Amino acid sequence: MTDFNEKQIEILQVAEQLFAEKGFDGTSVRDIAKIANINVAMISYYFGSKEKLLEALVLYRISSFKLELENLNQENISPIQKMEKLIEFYIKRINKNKCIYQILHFEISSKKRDIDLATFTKAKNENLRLIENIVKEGQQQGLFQKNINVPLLPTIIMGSYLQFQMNAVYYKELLGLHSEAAFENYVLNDLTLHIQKTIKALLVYEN
Amino acid sequence: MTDFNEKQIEILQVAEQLFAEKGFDGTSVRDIAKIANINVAMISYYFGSKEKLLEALVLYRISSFKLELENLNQENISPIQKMEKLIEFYIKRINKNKCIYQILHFEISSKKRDIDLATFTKAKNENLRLIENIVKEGQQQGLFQKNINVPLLPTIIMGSYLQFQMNAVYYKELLGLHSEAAFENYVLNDLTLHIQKTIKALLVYEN
Amino acid sequence: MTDFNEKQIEILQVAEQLFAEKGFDGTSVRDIAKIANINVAMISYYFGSKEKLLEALVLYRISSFKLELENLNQENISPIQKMEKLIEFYIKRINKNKCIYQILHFEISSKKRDIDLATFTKAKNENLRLIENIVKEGQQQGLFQKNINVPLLPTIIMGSYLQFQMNAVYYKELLGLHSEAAFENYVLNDLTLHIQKTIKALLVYEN
Amino acid sequence: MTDFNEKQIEILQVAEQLFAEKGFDGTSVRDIAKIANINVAMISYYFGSKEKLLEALVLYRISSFKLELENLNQENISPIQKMEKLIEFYIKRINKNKCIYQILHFEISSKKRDIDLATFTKAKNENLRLIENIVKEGQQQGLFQKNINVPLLPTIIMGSYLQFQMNAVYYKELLGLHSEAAFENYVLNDLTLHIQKTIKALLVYEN
DNA sequence: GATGAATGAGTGTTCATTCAT
DNA sequence: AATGAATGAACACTCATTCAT
Repeated sequence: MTDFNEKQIEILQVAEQLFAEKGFDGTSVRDIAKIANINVAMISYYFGSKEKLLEALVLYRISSFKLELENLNQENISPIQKMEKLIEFYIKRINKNKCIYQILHFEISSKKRDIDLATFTKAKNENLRLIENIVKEGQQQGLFQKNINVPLLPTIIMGSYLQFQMNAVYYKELLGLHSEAAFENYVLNDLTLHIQKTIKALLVYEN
Repeated sequence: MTDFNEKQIEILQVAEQLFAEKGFDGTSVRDIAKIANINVAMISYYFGSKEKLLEALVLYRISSFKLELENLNQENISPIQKMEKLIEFYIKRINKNKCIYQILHFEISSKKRDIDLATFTKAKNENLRLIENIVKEGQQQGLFQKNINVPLLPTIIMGSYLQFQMNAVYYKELLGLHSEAAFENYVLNDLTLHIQKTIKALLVYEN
Repeated sequence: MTDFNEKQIEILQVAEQLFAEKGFDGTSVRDIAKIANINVAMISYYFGSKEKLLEALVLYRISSFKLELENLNQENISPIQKMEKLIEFYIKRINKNKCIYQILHFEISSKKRDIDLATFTKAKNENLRLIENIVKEGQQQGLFQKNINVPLLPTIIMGSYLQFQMNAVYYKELLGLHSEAAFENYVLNDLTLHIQKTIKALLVYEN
Repeated sequence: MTDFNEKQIEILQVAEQLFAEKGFDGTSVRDIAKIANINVAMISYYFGSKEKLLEALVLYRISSFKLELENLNQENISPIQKMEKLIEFYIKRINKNKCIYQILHFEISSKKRDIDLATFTKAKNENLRLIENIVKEGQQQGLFQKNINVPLLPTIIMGSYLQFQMNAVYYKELLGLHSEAAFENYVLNDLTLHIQKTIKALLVYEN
């Protein structure tokens, strides 16, 4: 299903970066072709159209979205530690694929684009169920509060991360993160820690 | 400075909606002209160019961004209540202006667009200072923890809200919010409450 | 007939300069209006249209084209001196009105423009007759050759002058005329002298 | 460098004629496309832009501007005959390329257009040197006067020719040249002869 | 008499896509 | 299988002009 040849993959990678940088409409197939060092016609030839290229890109990236955390529940650690691990893992993965997340973030919300996001939705649902299980376990152990709005937990994690990324310029200035590495480091440490603390507090604190 | 006539305001309103729906690049001046029921040339005539229309729109909306919460600090309520009020007020206002926030959210992150966002950044900074004051007060009263990453607090609030909005379709399905009113209601009640609880927990809970 | 009010004359003067600099098509009524510090609508209001503005300009300038050399023939000087005087006077006048000449030079040759050039043609014919008379006088006195192609005499004068003007940049470089004044000076002295010598030689020299 | 394909050449030819007829600004790419029977986009596709089309046209025509008169100096004829030959050859060539000359004539003088005219200037300079050599030879042989303003000699030739061409309508009427052929014939015979006589007289006649 | 507001037509250019090879 | 050539449609924008006031 997702068997792309070498050149197709190169196109997808270039497209991913450009779509993330300049948006779908802000990117022309010529831009992609030039950077990918291929003929303009190749995009239509390989993917059918620019829109289908986006769909292919989403498919290409989303297919690997399955959380490799299935065994998290079996691990012999506390629900709190599970949640910490999940958040860390989650942010790491989003961060590694931030381009496609950024694209999806916008093109999903765009009403006119009707990409088939079944896979993405499914991944989100699986993720949600994983969280749900951890929460339930914590509640059963009397560690977490009862009235937790579980569906909004991923919203906080994802939302905070994306908000930080989207305002990178602002935060770089504000927090004195003057290199790309410093920024990356802040995301994977401070921001991650902050989100972990936030979620933990929400789960544990009687409110 | 921001004295637009009736027709200019109509154009701005149409543009705001379309830019939010389909993005800046995804919206043509012809689209705007058609819906605003004006001649295409009017946009250049009134605003100079499409880009300047966006700038005018940002100016038009941002000029009213001053938090009317200046007196919040003087109120005789606990820091926790202050934070609750601030979050509620904040979300209400973002929600009322969600179109422009959505536009900014995207166009800010787009590297090529160089809108003058001094006003916006200033508003963000003022907002941050307001939060900072509340946190300090809470800390002095021994209510809040010491090690709070204040700059990331707005990130959680704004991020969670926007994440929810950007994935409206997903959440409507997930949470059974089948009307626009139900969704709106959920945002202003459940989501707001959830974010309030989250922030409070983070501030209060020893972690 | 050529009674223009103050504002109309200002418009005409601005238009003259811009048309000469950038051509008729290269000049927009907005350019003119901006420099003349008037409303755009004024041009249509006063002159009917941009084309009619050109016509008015031609009329305005051409009406004063009558050679004030009518009494040249009566002067008690040799035909050679008459010719010298005529050339000097001729170049001086063209040079003073070089803008309109440049415009006419181009717009006349342009096939689509159908300006009424009766006055201009008349002036050219009168000028030609004047030359013809001098030549005849010179021939009767045995000073000039018999086989002079009189209609081509103004061609040499006008052509040489205009060629020099149109290639001002090239000649400034070639002849080291680094200021506007130096160029002007060269035209009124060296170039004039050169054309005088040329015409005289042609008239006198047996060839 | 100047390797244009068949269609590009056709576009260049159409553009040349239209630019000469109606000026650069007076000609739209749609005019060109319509007559050349091609798509409007082809002009941008082939040449990049309308301005670059003009540049390409200049390049295309100018590259063949080298005078094939290099061996004129070696010929065993008098300087007078050399000058006659040069003028005849010169006018013939200008006349054959009158369109591009007409275009250059105007677009050069237009201050805003900054075409690279190095080649053209070089050709003019080479031409000037050729004339200079003939004049020197004539002076050494005692045939020509000493005080000849050589740089203004091409001005007379070129200027007279162009003045005649630009006022074709006037001269056709004046000289009774009622067909294109008659006009062409007049240029290549009478006008050429007249210019030859003029230059010769100027060179030889003590003045 | 004079003008700001407004407009339809036209500008050069870029777009994603198609097609013959 | 792959591509250079080509295209119609759309793009943002400027144009000269009109018209209500």
